[in-house]
Amino acid sequence: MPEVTLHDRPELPRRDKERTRRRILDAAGPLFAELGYERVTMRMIAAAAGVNIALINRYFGAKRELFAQVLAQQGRFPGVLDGPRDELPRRLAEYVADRLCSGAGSPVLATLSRSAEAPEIHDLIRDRVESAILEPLRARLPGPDTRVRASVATALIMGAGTLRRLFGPEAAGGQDRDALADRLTVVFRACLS
Amino acid sequence: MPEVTLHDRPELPRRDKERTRRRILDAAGPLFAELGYERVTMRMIAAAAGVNIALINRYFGAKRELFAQVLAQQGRFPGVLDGPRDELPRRLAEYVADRLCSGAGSPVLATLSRSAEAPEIHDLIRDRVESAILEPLRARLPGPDTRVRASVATALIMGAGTLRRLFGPEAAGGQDRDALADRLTVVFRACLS
DNA sequence: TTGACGAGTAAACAGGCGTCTACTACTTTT
DNA sequence: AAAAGTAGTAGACGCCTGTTTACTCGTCAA
Repeated sequence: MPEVTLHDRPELPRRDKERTRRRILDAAGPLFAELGYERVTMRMIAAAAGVNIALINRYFGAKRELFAQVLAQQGRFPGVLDGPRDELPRRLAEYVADRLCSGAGSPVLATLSRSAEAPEIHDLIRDRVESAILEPLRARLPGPDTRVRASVATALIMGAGTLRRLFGPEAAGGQDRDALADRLTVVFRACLS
Repeated sequence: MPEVTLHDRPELPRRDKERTRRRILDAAGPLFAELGYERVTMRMIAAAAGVNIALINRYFGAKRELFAQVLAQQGRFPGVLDGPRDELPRRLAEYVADRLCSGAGSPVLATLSRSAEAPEIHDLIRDRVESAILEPLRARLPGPDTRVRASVATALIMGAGTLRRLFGPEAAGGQDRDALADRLTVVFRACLS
């Protein structure tokens, strides 16, 4: 496979610092989400971005820093945390059910879950799980012990991702999305309230 | 660091095929449990076993095969699955609570959970999660949809391990072991019955 | 005592990784 | 038009990985 260079795409402006930076960031995001930090190589990112590999470290310093910036630009999960409080268990249940049935899901969670075992970025992952999942969830809970209840819910959410990756569509155990969501709603209610 | 060899331990019989094999297996088990498949190197295993690195592939063929044999000799989690059926949620809750509070837990689960993202052994992990956790759990559940209910419980169990690894002792959210176990019992009851 | 077998060893193999250096060539300033 | 600055490039760096080859030498049978 020949090296990919910016000059292979002559229709674009050939020297644009900010644009190149964005291309790298945009290429790295989905790769990290799909494969996890360790299984994404600098050469993969360079190829996906259509950029010379040396430019990645030129703009981001190191792989770890690029990953940090990818995390920083990702939001929380949209549409799940926002909405009426009493329907939060239901929304979480539907999110996890979708995840188990179809493998869909926000890139945030995929990135975090798949990269959780890499010691090099342990602190980045921990802080991001805290700020993107645990803390927003906790803030929406009534009553005492909000932290531990949010933790249990978080464990379930992340574990569901692992299970889906292991078993594929069969992770849902043959149930359809709605039945599964009903069942999960009960479970989330049990740990959130 | 000098290469470790069997001859450094002259008190042992110097040429014992079966004994050497066991040494490798016994050294590899805890390493895989603690670090996961990918982060354990052949050289680590050789050093821990006090054995020349070439002997590992001589006796096991490849790293993957060694890992398969480590999995094969590990049991299920002891003391959790066995016992009265109606106390199963309680026992699971106490197991997960211990895991979150003290980081303790059976090497089976640690090995599986920490190695789940390695594509090279994906099938081994899947089959082992199935045979060591999912299926025994399912078999102990009454009523319909046993598979999906066991899956949800499994997701929670594995997710708790991930959370513990990320947050350390703080994963328990400041709650003591018994209070956490009480809370988790409710959750496990919600997904198991 | 001699021969063969095989457990154990040292060293290297090929390939992949993140990173870095020296260079080219385009663009802008003077 | 010449000079300066910088985006982009090619290639190599050192390190680590799992695996393999060629060899030594202890052990046991004839």
